Amino acid sequence: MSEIKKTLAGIIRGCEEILPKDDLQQRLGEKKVLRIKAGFDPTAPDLHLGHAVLLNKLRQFQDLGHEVLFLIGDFTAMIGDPTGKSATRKPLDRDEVKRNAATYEAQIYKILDPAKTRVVFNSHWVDALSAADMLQLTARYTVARMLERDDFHKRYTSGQSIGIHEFIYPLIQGYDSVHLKADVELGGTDQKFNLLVGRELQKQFGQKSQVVITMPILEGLDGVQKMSKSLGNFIALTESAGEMFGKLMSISDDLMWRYFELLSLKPQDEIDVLRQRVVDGENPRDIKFILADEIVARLHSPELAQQAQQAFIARFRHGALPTEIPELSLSASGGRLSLASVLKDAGLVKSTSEARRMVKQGAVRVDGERVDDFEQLLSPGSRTLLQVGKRRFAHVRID
RNA sequence: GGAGGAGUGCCCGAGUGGUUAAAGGGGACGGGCUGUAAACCCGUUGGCUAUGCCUACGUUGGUUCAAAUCCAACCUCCUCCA
Repeated sequence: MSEIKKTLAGIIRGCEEILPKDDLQQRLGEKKVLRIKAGFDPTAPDLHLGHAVLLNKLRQFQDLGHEVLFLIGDFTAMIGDPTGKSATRKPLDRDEVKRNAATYEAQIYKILDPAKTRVVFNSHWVDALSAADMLQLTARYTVARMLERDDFHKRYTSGQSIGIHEFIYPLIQGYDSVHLKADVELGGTDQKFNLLVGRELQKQFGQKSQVVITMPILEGLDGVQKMSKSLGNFIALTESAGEMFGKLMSISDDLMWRYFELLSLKPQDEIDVLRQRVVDGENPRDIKFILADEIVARLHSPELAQQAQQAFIARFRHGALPTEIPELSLSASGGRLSLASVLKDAGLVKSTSEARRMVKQGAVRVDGERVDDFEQLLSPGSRTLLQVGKRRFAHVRID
């Protein structure tokens, strides 16, 4: 296998689609630094493992010597992106966008090589467009072609609303590629349409069309829906090693293979070996340790990954308490406090009603003992270990 | 601008005057079983100073002993016509 073929194979691994593949091969063969673009909406402060799929691929390009243009869609984020039937999402203001963008920069270097990364904001050039420029841009595309996009089509035919600005969105994203003269643009499969608009616009502006690479969408911890902040099924890049490890261990065995495929940097044949070990009867849990260890090691450090694994085993196999239990003190100004209100004030439950329910369901332990009376009083001066369910712990001292 | 339809809890969705804190499903959470996996079984799923009180069915106001249900205005969305 020639050098270039080998390089190409490495790039292809884990990708959903590369359009057109020949073009990519040719550009990789030109021995010049390619401009690899990927855009992110700073709509939330945290990046998660779903983003890591894309970042890993970008990193791969960097390791081949290419330059990554990490585009923060601060302009597009402010347009807002009303999805489905839910009420119009409130557009983010500039400050919020700026704050989120700043946290992105801190997070992406857990994976990307700073020396080969250029962070750019699309407001820099989109703000400069006049109304006339914008009109010209919109004239380059038709409503019918917009409705080719699957989600637009679905919403249109099922009678859900589509804002005009949502049509502008792909156009701006495509224009970004024109402005940056991107050679390659990466995105999730859901971005395919937008990425192709970039190709089209570049052609119209007399440029060579970018190669489009789509990456599979990573399922969240539930294994069904895509990983996203709003669904709460995510692992953030900034999470502690312990939490990250635990969350990875909680995914289903089926999902584990998906995570191996999309998040692990192990070569495919190594993953196949792991699969075979499970087929041969090894406990999938132990294979999951390998996955969790690799990811935590990369995002934190090998040492922390080892510690996380030890803590995990101690805790769940030997029933030890978690290593970090929040410590807090409450004041009982009027004397003693009822268990229900302490649980609420300690943040272990959202309301006293929930506290009562939890106690009724046998979820609450005080100093390790299951309790069934939510009105029981806790006396001042005592330091009590409270537990709700398997995961929520707190040491509470009442003054 | 005209005609018609719709807005219910985290989501979907039933409910057209009173046993409705609102069926059913999904999700989530808790318990059991486990490997903090899946599957499965059981339960919970508005709040509170708690056997009672308060708040909730787009918004506001009205009819009524009683409204998610009836009336009026308004807001939002959708469809068709222009």
